[in-house]
Amino acid sequence: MVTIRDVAKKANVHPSTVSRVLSGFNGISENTRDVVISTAKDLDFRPNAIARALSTQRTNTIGIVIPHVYEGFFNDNFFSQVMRGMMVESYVNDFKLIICGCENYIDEIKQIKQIMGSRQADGIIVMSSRLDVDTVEELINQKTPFVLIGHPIKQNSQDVSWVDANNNLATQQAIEHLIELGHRNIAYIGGDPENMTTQEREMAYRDTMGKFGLKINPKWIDYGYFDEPGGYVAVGRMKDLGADTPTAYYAANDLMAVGIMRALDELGIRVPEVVSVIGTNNSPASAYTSPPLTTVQVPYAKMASQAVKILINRIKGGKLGQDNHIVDCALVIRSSTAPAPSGVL
Amino acid sequence: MVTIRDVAKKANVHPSTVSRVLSGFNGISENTRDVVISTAKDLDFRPNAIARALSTQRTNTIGIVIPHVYEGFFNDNFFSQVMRGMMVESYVNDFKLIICGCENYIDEIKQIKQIMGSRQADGIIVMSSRLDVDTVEELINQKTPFVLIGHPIKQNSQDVSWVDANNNLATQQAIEHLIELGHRNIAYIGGDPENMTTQEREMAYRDTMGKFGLKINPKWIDYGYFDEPGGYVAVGRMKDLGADTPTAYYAANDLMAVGIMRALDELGIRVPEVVSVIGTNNSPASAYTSPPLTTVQVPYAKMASQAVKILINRIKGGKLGQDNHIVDCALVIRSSTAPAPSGVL
DNA sequence: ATTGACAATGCAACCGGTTGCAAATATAAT
DNA sequence: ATTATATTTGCAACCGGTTGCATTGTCAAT
Repeated sequence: MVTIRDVAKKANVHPSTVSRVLSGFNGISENTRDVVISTAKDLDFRPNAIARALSTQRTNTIGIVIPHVYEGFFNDNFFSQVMRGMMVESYVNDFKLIICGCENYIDEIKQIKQIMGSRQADGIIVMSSRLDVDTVEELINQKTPFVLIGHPIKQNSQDVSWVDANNNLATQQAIEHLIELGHRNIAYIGGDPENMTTQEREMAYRDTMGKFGLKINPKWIDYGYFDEPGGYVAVGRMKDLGADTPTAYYAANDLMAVGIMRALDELGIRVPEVVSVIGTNNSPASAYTSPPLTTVQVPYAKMASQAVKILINRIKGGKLGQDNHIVDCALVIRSSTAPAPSGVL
Repeated sequence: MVTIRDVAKKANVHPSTVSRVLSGFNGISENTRDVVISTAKDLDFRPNAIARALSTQRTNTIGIVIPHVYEGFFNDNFFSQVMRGMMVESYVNDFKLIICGCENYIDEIKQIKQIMGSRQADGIIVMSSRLDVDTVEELINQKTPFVLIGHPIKQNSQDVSWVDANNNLATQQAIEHLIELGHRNIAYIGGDPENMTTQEREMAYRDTMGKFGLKINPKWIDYGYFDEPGGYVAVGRMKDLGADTPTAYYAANDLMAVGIMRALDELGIRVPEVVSVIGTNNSPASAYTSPPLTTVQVPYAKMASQAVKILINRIKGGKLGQDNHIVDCALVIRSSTAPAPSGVL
């Protein structure tokens, strides 16, 4: 392996000079600069990023911890899109991503500590906002630069930067769309109940229903854990509520919406003529289900790239303090929603 | 930041002793070991992975380069599943993943060189086997430990380890399934024509058709670039071939199969009563399309984890030389395939 | 010719671990 | 008690860059 000293020797200069030339320091004569650059090229010198990192205390790397045990995590559009956003943005900033898995949300904290403690990353992006584990608190204590995709539980978290979807508005749009279509019995199928997003959307669902003076039957609320079977099962739980049987479902992701449609199909209940369904995430397949799914498009890739941007800024010592972004979602109306049937169910 | 020397000082031993204790060296008295461990714990000492890497020339990290510009790449199940497999396997081996993007397949080589040249990874997993770029040749020249997901173009590549799906058999199963159902006009919609898998499956398609004495109309072969619209468009190109109009389509991924079904639906052609469709990858949504898609399940997660296993073995200097694995795929028969209509189309 | 100011380069320490070898200490053998 | 051997620990160099400070060289001003 060719080192900076090899280059120095061949170019008849001191290693420090080589270092300065290659890191763009401008107090070097044009002559030596040229010599150094050409011999470096000759020798195919590639600076050792590890050595540099040790010396500068900067890795140009962003850490990510992924709960690899939740299979569903990989089935949802969320994962791919977040990965894409992070990758694109870190690429243009010449950062790398370092990724490791974790077995649960406690382990996630352990892994974050491990990555940051061992200085393998300059900062971290955390993509699981949960109620049961206070990752944020831990991160603040670690004095680690970090950005959330999602937002902290405690509203008073100073100095925490995050990027989140406007779940409130998104949910409101979805529910209002259903209400405008004449639906009154609207069910909400969340993901994991400990998940912030699940909670937030549930809240917005309650608010919107309330705003229109619609009473919610508690049985209309269920949690499908972001999985197709979760949606399927939920329908079974609320299909026999008589006059209170839902005529519309709003699901926290498309996979669950698909599960809901499958269950309805098996019951011989037509979508959207009899029951309407709205999903979330605008996953690639959602346009091609039968019927094509009305869904809420959440710009995860954009959110992720924004988060990376903020994080890099923090790492580079740019703008500190809070830097929060709420991005809007868009209701994509397809054919799984239609006016509520006028007669009794 | 607490270093090994801090621990050493507090424990009244030499830094090297601390190092030995913490890296599990067993020539240390039980007494000192206990002291060192407890003071390390007291000080919340976390070894600096960068320093260790510099010293040992081992990062315990695997590199991956992902063509982040191809949006479709993130829409297919392939990406998520490969990521999952790599993550799980590297987790259990206490390896991390370092990921960077690239803008095309030339850039991919550049990025690989960059990661390896700068010693940020001990080895690399390459997941794009292509005809237009000889990544393998480059990697061999770099003397970088690597494993392919896919397989090298040149059959004579010695010492190259890889894991691939049995595309041959998979295709054969799919085509034979269609033939058994009475189909004779079977179309093949590949992905990117420069993609190895596309080529290989095309070959197997031709072979299988030949084996059954079926002549192929050249118009039955098209490339949909793994995207839904690609499948959609392909149908348009072969829908008016008279007696040669396909009664069955075999697509190299599910997204294209969905596109095919959408096109057929728009043409008022019923699936599977009139035309059968087979996809590939058994993506999460494929079970829930309408009709549910018959597809070929390719165990990408398993392949990826196998690849990681082999790579780590190589890195650790275990088994060298070739280490190739071909994993079988399974035809998942759902409802998008049915006997060919007996009459004329 | 001398001094001052500034540009260009070298020197050496440092980042935080690891490891071959030597030294010190403990244990066993004679 | 003495020597041989094994065990435990310390020493110092090393991994490959970076960077504050010192030194040398250059040129202008006095």
